Amino acid sequence: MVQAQTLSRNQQIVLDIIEKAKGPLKAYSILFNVQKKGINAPQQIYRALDKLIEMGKIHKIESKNAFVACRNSDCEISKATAFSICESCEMVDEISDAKLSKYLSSFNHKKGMKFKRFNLEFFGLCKKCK
Amino acid sequence: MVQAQTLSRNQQIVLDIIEKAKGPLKAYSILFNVQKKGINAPQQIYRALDKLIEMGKIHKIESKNAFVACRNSDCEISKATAFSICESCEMVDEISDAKLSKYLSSFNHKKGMKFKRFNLEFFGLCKKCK
DNA sequence: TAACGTTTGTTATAATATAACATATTTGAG
DNA sequence: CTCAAATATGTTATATTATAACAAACGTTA
Ligand SMILES: [Zn+2]
Ligand SMILES: [Zn+2]
Ligand SMILES: [Zn+2]
Ligand SMILES: [Zn+2]
Repeated sequence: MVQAQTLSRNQQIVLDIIEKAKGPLKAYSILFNVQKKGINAPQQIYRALDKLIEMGKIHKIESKNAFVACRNSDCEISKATAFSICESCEMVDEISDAKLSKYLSSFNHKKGMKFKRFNLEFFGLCKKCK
Repeated sequence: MVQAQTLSRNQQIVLDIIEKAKGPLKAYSILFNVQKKGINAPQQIYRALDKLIEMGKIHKIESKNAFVACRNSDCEISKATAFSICESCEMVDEISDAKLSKYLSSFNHKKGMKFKRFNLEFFGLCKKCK
């Protein structure tokens, strides 16, 4: 079972950094940023990241191997994620669109596979970079 | 401009391996499989992979850091990809669904971003593993 | 308190990917 | 054809991302 609310020390430290960041953060960049707080090893970062993902507090942007805070309170614990990603400035924005989410959650593959989860990444140029 | 048809030697070798495979292949597993053909270094694999992706001959499964052959002749040069992925047996199947593709290709983000490309990964259990 | 699950700390290593540079091959404009 | 440009190759080294394995501490709660 996944913790409901309380975060452990390291989990809180990692989450704080990710939430404060303006864009996606990479694991080792998080590591370098928390060495002053006594976290020294990648394992400590990756363990915190894993738990935070399970809890739906953060998401991994697979195409970038980077992590963002969930800005979407009704995001169903990372079961249905969608992002828009700027190919120029690296900006990532979590898409919260009920229709899209419903459409994809009820999508059924012809070959009889029932999906439990999806992740969708859109790429383009953001307003600034256009 | 991207090559239309002809593949270079290394590109052909790498593509052959990926097309023959039953599931997604990782870069280093490709490397180990082609060392008898005189390819010795990761660079040679990654360069071939990059070109094959540009050409739309293969796709990268981002959540697995692995590569599959495109089975979808009308797949618009990797601009609109969707996959179903079994969480148990690792099977990957490229989804070719005109409606889904159209729906996502015409999806417009509220925040004014126009998308050039998307990648969608569905996760679940395939028929065998269910 | 005793037992259990979870978190932490730590060292080492595995797996994935790119940099940089030299050479070779292919292609196409003139 | 010929030379220049673009593309592809070979090679060594290194950067980046992620996990294994083990020991110790902490926080339940029965
Ligand atoms: Zn979310
Ligand atoms: Zn941008
Ligand atoms: Zn395809
Ligand atoms: Zn399966």
